[in-house]
Amino acid sequence: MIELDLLRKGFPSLDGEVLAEFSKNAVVKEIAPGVEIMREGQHVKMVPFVLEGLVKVFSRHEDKELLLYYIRPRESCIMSFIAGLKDQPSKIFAITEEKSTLVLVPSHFLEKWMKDFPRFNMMFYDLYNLRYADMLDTIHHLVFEKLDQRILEYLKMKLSVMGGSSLDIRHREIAGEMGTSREVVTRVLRKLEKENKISQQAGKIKLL
Amino acid sequence: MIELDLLRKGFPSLDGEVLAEFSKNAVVKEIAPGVEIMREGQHVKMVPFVLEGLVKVFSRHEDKELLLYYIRPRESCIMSFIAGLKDQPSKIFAITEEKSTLVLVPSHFLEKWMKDFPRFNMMFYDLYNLRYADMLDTIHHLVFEKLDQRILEYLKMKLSVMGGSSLDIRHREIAGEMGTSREVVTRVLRKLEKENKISQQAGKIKLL
DNA sequence: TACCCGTGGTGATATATGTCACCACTTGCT
DNA sequence: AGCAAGTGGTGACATATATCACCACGGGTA
Repeated sequence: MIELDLLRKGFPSLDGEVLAEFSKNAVVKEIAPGVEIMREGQHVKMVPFVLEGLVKVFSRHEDKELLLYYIRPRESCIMSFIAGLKDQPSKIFAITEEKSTLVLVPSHFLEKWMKDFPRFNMMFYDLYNLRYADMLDTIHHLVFEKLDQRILEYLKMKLSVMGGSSLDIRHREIAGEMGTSREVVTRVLRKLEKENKISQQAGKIKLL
Repeated sequence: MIELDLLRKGFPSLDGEVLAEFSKNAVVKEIAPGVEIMREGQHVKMVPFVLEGLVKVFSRHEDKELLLYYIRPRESCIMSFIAGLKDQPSKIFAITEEKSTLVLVPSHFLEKWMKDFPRFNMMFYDLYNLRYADMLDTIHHLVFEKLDQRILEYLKMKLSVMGGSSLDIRHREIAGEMGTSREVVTRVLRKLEKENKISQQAGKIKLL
C-alpha cells in the first residue's frame, strides 16, 4: 500500500478512485543515480512514473548514443507504456540521472484503468504529446542547427532540468549525449567561451 | 451521412457504434496531389483520417525541410489530433503525395468518443506508437547514418509506400525531403549507381 | 526554328565535423 | 613522493557535406 498523500503529490491530475488503485497495486522504489532502468530489447512488466529525481532516455547504435529527452517528476516513460501495453520490446534505454523515486505500475492494469478512468487516459495523451514535441525538437536541432548551437541549447535545457546556476559536467558526458566525440565538444565549448556565451571554471559550466 | 461500408473498410478496428457516430458527424473529402492540408501554426477544427491515398508530414525551418513520416490509408495525423484536442497550433506541415480521400472528424467529438469507445481510444494509442517509432527511426537515421545510407533507406521506404517497381522522382524533391541540396543528391545517387545499389534511367530510379 | 526552362552532371572550393596522437594538469591513492 | 587515472587542450589531418558556378541535354512552345 502506497500512502495516498505521496500519490496525490505525484499525480495532481488524477482523482481519488485512480489513486486508490495505484495505492493497492503499485510499488514505490528508490533508484540510485546512474542506474540503467530500461534497455533495448527489454520487455516490460512494470511501467514507471517518476515521483522525484530525473531519468534520461537514449537511443543507441553501436558505441554511439543520443539523448532523446528527460523524464521529470510527474511524468512517465512512453516507451515502457508501449512496451507494457502491447508487449513489445523497448527501442530505447533509460538511465537515472539523479537519485530517483519511481512508482511502478504492473502493466496489465493499464488497459483497464485507461477504460475506467478518463483522467488516467488523458494523462497518457498528455505524455504522448510531450514526447512527440520532445522528439520533434530533437529532430529539429539535429537537422537545422550546427553543433555549437545544439550544444548551447543542450546546456540550457540541462540547466533548466537540473536546477542550480552552473553545470558540473564532463566534456565526455556531453559528447556521449550529443552523439559526438569529446575533442569536438572541448573545441566547441572553447569557441562558445570566446564568444562570451558560456564560461568554464573548475569543471563547471555557466551560461552567460 | 457517410456510407457505413466505406467506413468499415477504412476503420476495420472500430465497431458499429463508433462508425455510426462517424457516419453522422464526419465528412469525406477528396484532395488533389500536392495540396498542403496542414501548415505550421495552424489551429485545427477537423482531424483527418486517410481512407485512400498518401499524405506526407514535414518539419520546416526557413527554406530547409525534412520528411518525418507518411500517413497511409487507415491512419491519421497525430499532430492534428493534438492540435484539435488541446487547441494547440501545429508544429508540422503536411502535403498530399497522391490524390487522397480523407474523412474529417470535427475535433470537439474526440474527447467524448475516446471516453465512450475504448476501441477508438486504442486506435489512437496505436497511432501514437506508430509515430513514436517513425520519429525514432528518423532520429536514428539522422544521427547514426551517412547520407548515402540515408538516401538508400529513403528510396526503399518510398518504394514500399508508393508501390510499383521504380520511382519517378526528381533529385530536387529527394533533396527537399532529406533536408539537403540537389547537387549532393545527384552525387550520392551516382555513387550508389556505381556501387550497383540502384539504377537510374529516364528519370526513374530502381533499387537493385 | 529558336528560345526557355527544368533536369542532371560535375569541378572547385569552403566549412563542419570526426579521428588520431600527444601533452599538461589535477586528484586520489599507495 | 610517486604513480595511475581522469580530464581538458590542441595540432594535424581525414572525411562528409554544403555551396557556387557552369554546362549539356531534352521537351515544350512562342
